[in-house]
Amino acid sequence: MESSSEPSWDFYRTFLAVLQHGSLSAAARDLGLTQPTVGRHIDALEKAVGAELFTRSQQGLLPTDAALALKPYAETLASTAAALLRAASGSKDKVSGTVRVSASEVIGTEVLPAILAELQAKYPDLIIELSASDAVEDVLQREADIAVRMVAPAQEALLARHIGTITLGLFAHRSYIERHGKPESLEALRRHKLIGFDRQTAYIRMMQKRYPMLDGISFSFRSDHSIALHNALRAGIGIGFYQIPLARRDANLVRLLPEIELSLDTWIVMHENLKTSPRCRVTFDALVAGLLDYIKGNNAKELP
Amino acid sequence: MESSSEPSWDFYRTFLAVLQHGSLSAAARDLGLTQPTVGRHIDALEKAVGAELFTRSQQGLLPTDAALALKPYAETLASTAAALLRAASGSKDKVSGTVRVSASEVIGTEVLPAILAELQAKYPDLIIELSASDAVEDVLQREADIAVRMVAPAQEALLARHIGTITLGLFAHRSYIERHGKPESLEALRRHKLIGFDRQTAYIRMMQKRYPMLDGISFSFRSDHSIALHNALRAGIGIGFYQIPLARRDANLVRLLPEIELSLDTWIVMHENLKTSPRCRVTFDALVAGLLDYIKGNNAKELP
DNA sequence: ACGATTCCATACATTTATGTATATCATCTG
DNA sequence: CAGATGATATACATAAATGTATGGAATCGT
Repeated sequence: MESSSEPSWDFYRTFLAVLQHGSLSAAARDLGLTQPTVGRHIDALEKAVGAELFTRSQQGLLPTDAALALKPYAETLASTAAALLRAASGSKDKVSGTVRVSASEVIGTEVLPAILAELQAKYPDLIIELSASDAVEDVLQREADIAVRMVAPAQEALLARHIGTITLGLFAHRSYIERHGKPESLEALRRHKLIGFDRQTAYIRMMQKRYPMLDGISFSFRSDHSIALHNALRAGIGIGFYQIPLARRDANLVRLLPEIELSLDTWIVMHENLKTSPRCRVTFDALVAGLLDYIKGNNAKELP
Repeated sequence: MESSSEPSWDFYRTFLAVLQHGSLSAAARDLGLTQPTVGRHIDALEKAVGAELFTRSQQGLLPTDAALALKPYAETLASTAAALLRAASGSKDKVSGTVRVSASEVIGTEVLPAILAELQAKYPDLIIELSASDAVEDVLQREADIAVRMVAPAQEALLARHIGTITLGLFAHRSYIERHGKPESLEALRRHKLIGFDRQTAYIRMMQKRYPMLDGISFSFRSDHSIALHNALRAGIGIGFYQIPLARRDANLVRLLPEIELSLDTWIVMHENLKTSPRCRVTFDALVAGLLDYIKGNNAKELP
């Protein structure tokens, strides 16, 4: 009797899986269902909304415009459902359950593990999900419970804590300096191997704004993957921006042209509703303390 | 095989219905299911999240703290699912389908019907859902597609259009003046029958800020229902604030103490993603035009 | 060119979820 | 205090959704 009334919400989940995986079969595998079931869900949903969602073809389905228009809604449903389960996973006043933390690749891979490991040791029942990605996950939409952000949060209903400013400078590995020498001026940079971002990111925009004379500079190594850039720099491939607190950990990294610096304003953001949840509260506090330490350079602790 | 994996999303819908209606039976009626089914959904969800959600008692269930913590998530799911259906209801380039408009009680009942009726006449396939309530519905969370707001929208991802300022003045019905005379000063107001809000609303806060001498004034007629206040004023019960553009429609309403006025900044807000949707686009535009007219006083048209 | 793989569609069997009917208890009402 | 009402829980029958097995058609790789 669903026909005239609202369709099953499970259809939305199936719909999203098909959209994400591009085929009924792949979606079925992901969902733990079978391909005929997934096909039936899509059929039923198409009938319910009165529009064709996919043009059936072998080797995969092609989403229609209607389907693409519905995708963001289905994604919100999925992230909300996931957040609900996370919220349910913790008991009322014990620190337990899952908390999902989102941060940039660099912070997430280089800085947070040490902080979160310590937290995990203190609360063994706490399960931490770390999403290290430069794609922003939305805290309002509950894609993450807590996020480390480099932009000031403009939205309401968010609990935000300003940590301070992470400063970036130009660095190179000692081995690079030995081979190519130190650039002593901004102009001299043009004759060096530079490591930079592939896409137009916040870094690049900020750099062009503050140092317009560098506009049109050419990078000899690019990647849209921050860690790849870091590793390239540490391997002596060239000169690039590096977080100063992070550089303190590696004595082989040499600061160049110290008059050049970029700063990243750092915030920790959490949905207001979560402030009563113990597991989110302690994680939030641990992140605040840990990142403050990191910025101030008191970050002796590293991962073994 | 749902047991170890994610629970059915339908359980969330059932869960929310039980929360809202307070009993399995009432929820079942609302959902078009039966009471045993609803009970089984709750059982299954409790097992899935590993927490008791309701303390079973005859004459109704009592939600546990865990259930209350999950409620906002379930509500988001419900409004998102509803928004998805609305988005699906319109074809790609025809103006059809459902659009949900939210506005304050006064605007929603006195001003919008005329505007929306005209729009409806122009696009017969457009179905308009009007929520007239002073409780703010969240446009970001898709509780409404378009909202008329009296506060500047701070959030990102919103398409906002500033309409202008609606001015409120003190008014009374002619019959009241004939019986009680005109107050000629602010002080004289204290000897009159005043009509005002029950709760601490934006109006009251604004009034106390601009006219502190009125602090502690006592109302002889209060209600938290704006329309009841309007009707009371029009019935000659007393003096109260009334939107000036609205008062132009009723020759029997007399402006008092014209030096006193409050202003409401008015915005029309829509989620950015909806700007490509024809039905939302035309509704947005019609609201903008209609409310601009209203503010400027060119609102000759009224409902028959 | 040909087998392997992957895809969707369909027919049939089975499991699962739902509805019906009924029992039991509490509360409200006259 | 008795009867009506409305609540949950359980047993059983039924309807519905899912899984299994299979066929046909396209693509990929050797």
